Amino acid sequence: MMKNLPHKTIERLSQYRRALLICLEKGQTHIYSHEIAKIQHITAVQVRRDLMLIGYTGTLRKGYNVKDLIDLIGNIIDSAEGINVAILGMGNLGRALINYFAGKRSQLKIVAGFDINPDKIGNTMSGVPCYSSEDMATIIREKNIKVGIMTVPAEFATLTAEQLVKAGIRGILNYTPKPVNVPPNVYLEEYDMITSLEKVAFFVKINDD
Amino acid sequence: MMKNLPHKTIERLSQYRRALLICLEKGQTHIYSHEIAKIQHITAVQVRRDLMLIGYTGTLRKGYNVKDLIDLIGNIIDSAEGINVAILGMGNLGRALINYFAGKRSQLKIVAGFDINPDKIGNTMSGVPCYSSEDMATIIREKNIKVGIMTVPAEFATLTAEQLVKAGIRGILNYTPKPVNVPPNVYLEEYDMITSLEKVAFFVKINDD
DNA sequence: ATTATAATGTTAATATATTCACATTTTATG
DNA sequence: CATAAAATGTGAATATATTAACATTATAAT
Repeated sequence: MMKNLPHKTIERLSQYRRALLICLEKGQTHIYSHEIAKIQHITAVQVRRDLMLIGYTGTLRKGYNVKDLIDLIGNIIDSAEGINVAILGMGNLGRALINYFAGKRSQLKIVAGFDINPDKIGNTMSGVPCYSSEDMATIIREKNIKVGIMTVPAEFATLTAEQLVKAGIRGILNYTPKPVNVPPNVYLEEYDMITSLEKVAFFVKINDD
Repeated sequence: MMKNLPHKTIERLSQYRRALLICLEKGQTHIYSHEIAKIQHITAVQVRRDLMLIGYTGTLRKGYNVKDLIDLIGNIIDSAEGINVAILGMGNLGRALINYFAGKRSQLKIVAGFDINPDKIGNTMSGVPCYSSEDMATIIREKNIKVGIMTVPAEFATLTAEQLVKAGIRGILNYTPKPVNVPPNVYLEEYDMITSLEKVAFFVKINDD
């Protein structure tokens, strides 16, 4: 069910939910498609189309019920049991991610960090224990970790991905600038910050002419 | 010239170049479309199509000249004078980005960081001086900074974007989870790490069934 | 020399994503 | 009570992105 949602819709649903949670905190009970759209810099039609795809129906003239919509999005993108996540590489980027998540209750839990630096191993950072990379396979199985976020230096990317795959990881989010290869049963998402910056620079350049 | 390249092509060109630079270091002089494709997890046709769009022609049977292609991609996506970049928020994420770029010579230069923490202001991190956010407008003009990377906490996102716009920034890369608004003459790219993680988790979930 | 192979370049086809256009309907207003 | 306004939901149209199919050709092998 809901397996055929476009990738872009999945991303937007996640973002809608985040915006909706803020609205909920403010006590707002209903919201219009064009309000959501404005926040996300997209069109109202796009929002309505996405909601149509997940089968949510708003009330004419009042818009969408904030709470109901949050719940429905949760039903679709969250998994009931929750998913445990590991950070590979407890450098600046790894710690930044941990802090992003710290406090935010969510069905996604960062339950372990890994590093090769002996000074870090054994410590806890923002509530996340740091283990030796050598123990990766053991800990990943013990703690039922399904997703790994790679924040290691580029030169360790290939090795780390291999270790994760061997340990039975189900999804990898690769933040190193080095693309990695995984078998088809592992979902891989790669994001490259340098590329994003070069893209911004490119559009700045061509806007100048 | 080359203004009509698809966004996705721009991103891939940046990635091709990075892969090509590694090949060049290894002493490889030529490369086939399917080799580039394999590295980037895409098809060879996609690579050839992108290169067609930028008007690059390989040699049949030998493939593409690594050095020439690097230069051509540079001509297209780089700007001749170079572009100065600032990091807004010298926390973990900001420092991670600085370290990513440290050493890599590039036409993109991170020339300033900004923060509100007095302990950081006045210091230099990996060669990047940290200034007070209050001096943002002055420094941005003085140093001819065109692009800002936002790595501040979400609650400062709106304010920081406003300050950047007022200071005359031309492009913003927003890494906070809070979408911001900018006038149409400022290029805005937003990336949300939580969304990416939720997306990975979603596809892990649906692959489990 | 001829032939087979394996690469590029590109048109056409397809797939994915977004937007337009509008029927429908609730609510507010005169 | 009739009308106008403003919202949703969605089929159709368009735009963007990817892939298929194949003509072309340099090179290597026989």
